[in-house]
This record gives sequence, structure tokens and C-alpha cells, in this order.
Amino acid sequence: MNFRIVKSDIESQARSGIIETDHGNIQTPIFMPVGTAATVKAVHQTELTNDINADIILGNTYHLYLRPGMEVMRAAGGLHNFMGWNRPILTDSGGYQVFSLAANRKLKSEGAYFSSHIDGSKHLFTPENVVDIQRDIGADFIMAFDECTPYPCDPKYARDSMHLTHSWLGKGIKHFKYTESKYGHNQCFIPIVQGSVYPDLRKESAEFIAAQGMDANAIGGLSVGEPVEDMYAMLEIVNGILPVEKPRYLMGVGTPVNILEGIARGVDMFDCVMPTRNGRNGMLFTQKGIMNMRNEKWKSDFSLLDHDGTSFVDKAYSKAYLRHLIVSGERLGAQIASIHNLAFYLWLVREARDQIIAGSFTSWKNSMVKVLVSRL
RNA sequence: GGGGAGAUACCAAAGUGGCCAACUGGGGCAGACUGUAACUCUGCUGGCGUAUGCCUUCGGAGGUUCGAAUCCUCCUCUCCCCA
Repeated sequence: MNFRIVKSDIESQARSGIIETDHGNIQTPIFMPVGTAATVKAVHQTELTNDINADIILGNTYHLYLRPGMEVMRAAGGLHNFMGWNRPILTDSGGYQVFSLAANRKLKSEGAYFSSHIDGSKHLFTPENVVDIQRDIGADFIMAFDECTPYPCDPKYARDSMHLTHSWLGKGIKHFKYTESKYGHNQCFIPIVQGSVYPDLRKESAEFIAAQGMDANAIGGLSVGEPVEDMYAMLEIVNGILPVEKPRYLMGVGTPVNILEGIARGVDMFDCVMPTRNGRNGMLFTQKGIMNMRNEKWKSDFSLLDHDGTSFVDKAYSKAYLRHLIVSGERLGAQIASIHNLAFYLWLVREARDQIIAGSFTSWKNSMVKVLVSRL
């Protein structure tokens, strides 16, 4: 993997660049659609490439390990082959699932014991076997195994958790270096900064992660319920320490505004379930603000779904039609909404990139932020 | 012609003297959703801008009672069975 910055903004920390992988280039800043279980829910791969123009998508270690399992994954020749996606893939390590499935987890120094949500069977994730699993999956970017602390989180817990994540990181990197890619393409290992909302912990963690010298770095444990000001403050601290010349990935973020503010603070990569999940639940993100498609006001509004939209669905269907599909629980509604939202998110980061290159990012960002929070 | 059952809020359906402005489900309306156990979850759904408050409701009209959706009388309508 190689990263080069094409243009850095003067008024902010924003930059645009290109990440080169064996599965193609990624123009940054980038938003990565989440495809947890070998599918971006309700969206075809052809739509992702031809219409939405996603440079890279996510997969999830936890889900793929449980189903279909690594035997199938190896037999398929990896996730790219399995799902018919030949662009880059990043897999999350399962660290977030350890957090979100808190009811069943048990953390030990060696790793996380958990019960499958599918059949209740018991499993153990370790910093090492999570690398093995992601080798089997064959993701271009593989994530370190971490604990994503909840919010609120007391300082003691946050500190202990961060140190646990750091110790897991040492084991993970060692195992990563000891093992090899299985399908002939290069894989990049990404360590994750933790530290909750505590500046001293974030500083310590960012320094620890930066010292590992990996090709890209990630920021985790944010957008878990903390005030956005805290998230932005942590980003500023962390990105002041993580190396400028390497991609920075803010995990799980976020709203369109979060993404713009993240870009302004030097983040290059984002992922979030919001465009797909909220889309399935009837929410549309647009350049003019958000729309709840279930609202009665769209009932007889036959105007284009989104006049400014870049996806084919925006011009092919009306607001009234999508409302009908969503309200009726029709699957096509989830598809149209997901495609629209992802296309919007990808438009947003592409536009940000163009504005950075044009030198007009900050003023554009500030005016966008004002509009995006409004409700249509 | 004979016998029987029933009419409850947008729909379906509980309740059969006070704890009922009325269970529950659907529908409707609104909100939430941030490294996806999520086509999910939450709230509201007679009126009064809020209410542990007031007002008007349970086919219609009377009546019994301190008190009725619940008991009585008559009326209207619906459904089922036998001829």
C-alpha cells in the first residue's frame, strides 16, 4: 500500500490524496460503505461500482468468521472472489462487536470470549487469531483487535482498556509480520487509537500507535454517544500526533457533518452504517438536509426524489413513490434509499476532495454544515 | 315463518355495575438510528396548546342506581342456523 498527498488545505488540516492498493486506487478523503456480512445491505456490487462509485467497502471479521466461516472463505479464495468485488476491502477486527455485544462478552488479557449471536456457541478472539481470520478473508486493510470503550467510561476503565488494546496491538503486529497474505495481494495492518474522551489518554495512545510505524492509522472509540465537541477535540489531539504522511481512518463516523468536520481535522477515511441503516429506516440524506420519507408530507409529492442527487434513483423515482415503498415495507424502498444515501455520501467526500484541491474547502465546508443539519 | 348471536374509538377485538377515556393487535402520525445481532426500536393515536385536571364517548331513545360500555324497556341495524 502506498499513500501520497495530492493537496493539503491551508486553512485546515484537510488533505486530499491517493491510496494505492493491489485492488486499485482510493481517492481520499473517502467514505467506505459498510458491507458487514459480505454485502452492503440492499445494494448490488454493480451499483456500488457503476452508480455510487465506491472505491472501497468494509467487511466484518466477527460476522464472516461466524458465517459462512473461514473454511468457506478459504475455499472461495477470499472475500473478493466470494462476493464478486475486485476493488479494495477493509475488514473490521470484531473489536466493535465485543463492545456492542457486551452482554455476552468476557475480556481477558489473552483476548475476548464471546457467544455467537447466531447459535450461542462460545468463541475466543485473540489479537493473533483475528489476524489469521483477516488473512483468510484477504482484506486489503486489516484492523488490529481492540476494545472500543463505551460512553460514558470512567478514567480508570478507559486507561486499563487502552493499555489492554495496546498490549493486544503488540501481539497483533508481531503475528501480522510473522504471517503472509494468502491470495497474492498485499495487506495493510492498521492499529487503532483509543482513550475515550480523555486528552491525556488520547495523547498517550496516539503516541503509542504512531510509534508502531504502520502504513495507516485508525482512531476508534469515538461517536459512541459522547458530545460531538468531545469527538472533535479528541480528533485534534490525536491527529496532531499521528504522522501526517499516512492515512488516518476515523472508525464508524458518521453523519455528513461529522465527516466534513473530520476531514477538516485531517481524517482521510470514514465508514458508517448510517447511510444504509437509516436509509432502510426511511431517512434520506441530501445536500439540503435530511428527509424522513415516512412523513405524510411526501405522500403526494411527485417531484424527483432528489433534484441534486447523483444516483440514477434520484431521477428515476419520485418522493411519493419512495414514501409508498418505505411505508409499505417494500424491499425496493430499502434499496432505493440505500443507493441514494451512499451516492450522497460518496458525492460529499468527492466534493470535499475537489474543494480541497481548489483551495476552497473551509468556506465550502462551513456553508455545507449549516444546510446539512436542517430537516426537509 | 321459527330459533339464536351481536352492535365498543380509523379497522379488528377485549371489557359485562365503580380500579374505564376504555386491554391488545393492525393502521395512522412523529422521533431515534454513528467500526450493522437492526426492512429495527421508541412515543403518541376522543377533545381541551401542558395536566396526578376538565369536557364529550362504547348503535339510538328512555329507565334503574350514589354510580352504567356493563342491568331493564322499546327502537334501528347486522350476522348465523332451521324451514
